[in-house]
Amino acid sequence: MSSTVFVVETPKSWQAGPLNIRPRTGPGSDPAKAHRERLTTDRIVDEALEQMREVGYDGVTMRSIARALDTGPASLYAHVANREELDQLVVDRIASEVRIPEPDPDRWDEQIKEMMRAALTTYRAYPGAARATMAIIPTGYGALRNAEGLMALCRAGNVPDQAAAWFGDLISLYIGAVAVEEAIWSERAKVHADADPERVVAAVTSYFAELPADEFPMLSSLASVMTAGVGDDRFEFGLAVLVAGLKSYSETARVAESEAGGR
Amino acid sequence: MSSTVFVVETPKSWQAGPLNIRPRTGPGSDPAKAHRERLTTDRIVDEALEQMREVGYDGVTMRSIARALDTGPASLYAHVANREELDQLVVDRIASEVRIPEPDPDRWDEQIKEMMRAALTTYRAYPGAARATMAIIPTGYGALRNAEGLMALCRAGNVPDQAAAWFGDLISLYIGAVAVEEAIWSERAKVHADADPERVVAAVTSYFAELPADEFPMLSSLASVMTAGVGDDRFEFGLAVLVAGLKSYSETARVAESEAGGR
DNA sequence: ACCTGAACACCGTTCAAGT
DNA sequence: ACCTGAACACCGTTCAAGT
Repeated sequence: MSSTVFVVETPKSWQAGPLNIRPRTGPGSDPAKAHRERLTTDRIVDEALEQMREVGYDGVTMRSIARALDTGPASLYAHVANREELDQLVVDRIASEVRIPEPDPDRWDEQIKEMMRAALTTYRAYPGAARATMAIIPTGYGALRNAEGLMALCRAGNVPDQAAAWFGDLISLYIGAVAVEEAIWSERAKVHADADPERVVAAVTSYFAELPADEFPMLSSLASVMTAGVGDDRFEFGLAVLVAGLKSYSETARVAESEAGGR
Repeated sequence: MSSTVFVVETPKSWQAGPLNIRPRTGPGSDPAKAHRERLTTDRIVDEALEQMREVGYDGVTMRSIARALDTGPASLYAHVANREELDQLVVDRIASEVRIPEPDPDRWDEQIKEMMRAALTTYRAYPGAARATMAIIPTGYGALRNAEGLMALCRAGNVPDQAAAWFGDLISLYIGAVAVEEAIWSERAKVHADADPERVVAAVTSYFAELPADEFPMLSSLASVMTAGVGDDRFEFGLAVLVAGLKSYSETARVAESEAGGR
């Protein structure tokens, strides 16, 4: 019966608003002297997010956050139950950044794409945060807000409620996965300093090209096709496929179709 | 120039074949006396996979694998470069389990779905292995084999090569994400012993139902719709959307469409 | 109520030394 | 070439004690 199963528990950061990264120094002009700012859940989430941007998911630890906040790791546990809850809060902060459009029946499909682009953009600003999505089930305020917004857009497009609900799940999984994949590449680029994106793509392309042609006839002959569109083209294709697939569930499409078939 | 950037390096387990989990005891009848079997990359991967099934991704460590193999953690590093490479090998073993159908132009779309169902089924057999996918870019033999097979199916469906290539990326991200999400639920079910799936769904449903109706009119009124289809219905919907979206790129569909429009 | 130091029970990885 | 013990530099989390 207890709702702790879902680790939702309406966190205090619900009212948090925009990402609002504050400067690291204390309130006074002498940061060494000024007694440290009081610890809050928000400050912990801010710091986690900031570090995920700088060093990726694996680089952020309870201890690294505590260090930056000039305290010990144990102190964090007064505001955050554990690492999993912190991941929840981080993901929810990112979800909260996505602007939710007023549904317009004439361009509901394009509005869905806009929401998705906005979500990916925010993830891109904080590589590393994406991995946090994969460690939790997003059920915080921001995630619910987005789900509500998406449902409303789908209804504007005459998509049946069940399809809309499942579509929300589908698309948020897709965006999370894309963000994680991009984060892996960007972390790898940091390690291998020689890896400017262009060179990497070229190298992967020739890796495909050199696969044994008898076993991999398509991959080897289509090497450049396989690695094309690392940037937005690939993602735009994904959006297009998903939204096109969703439209096949739209009631208006169904009606038009059955009319065409019926005569 | 060095291909180490991609951590592919044609692992010895290429020929590995089926999952082939062997019994834990040594070759002799007295496991304590029999000198330990020689360590191999395959045995390490087997053990990692087995543990991922039993205890999930986080429970599997270099040390836990070494312990089960009756040796110290340092010994593993003679056969596996690091944890990331091990994850690569684990994922690739799973990818290798997927049967690749002979393309049939009459049911290429259904064949794609069959491949995807098979992939998810294998992930489900090893919850935890899914999280490994999210830590790497799959480029091993098994993953390439699947990509090649998918490209062939797409060609049988007259899907342009570029669309096919991107679709392969899209669908493998989706399946990985679904598998990860399912693994999270199943791990959570293990911790909260009270959580048989039915109760959990009921609890989540009432969580949605009790959301403030003014802020979440759709989520609160559609609670049971939001949580419906936790099993295969949801996944089948995803497959249907993706394949329907893909078909809108098929040349034959395009021709039929332009013919209909052109007259 | 919030914060702290110190400790517990772990990690991945390296490295000199053995066979 | 393969394996080992011991060590290094970390983890998340707990807990009694302080304010």
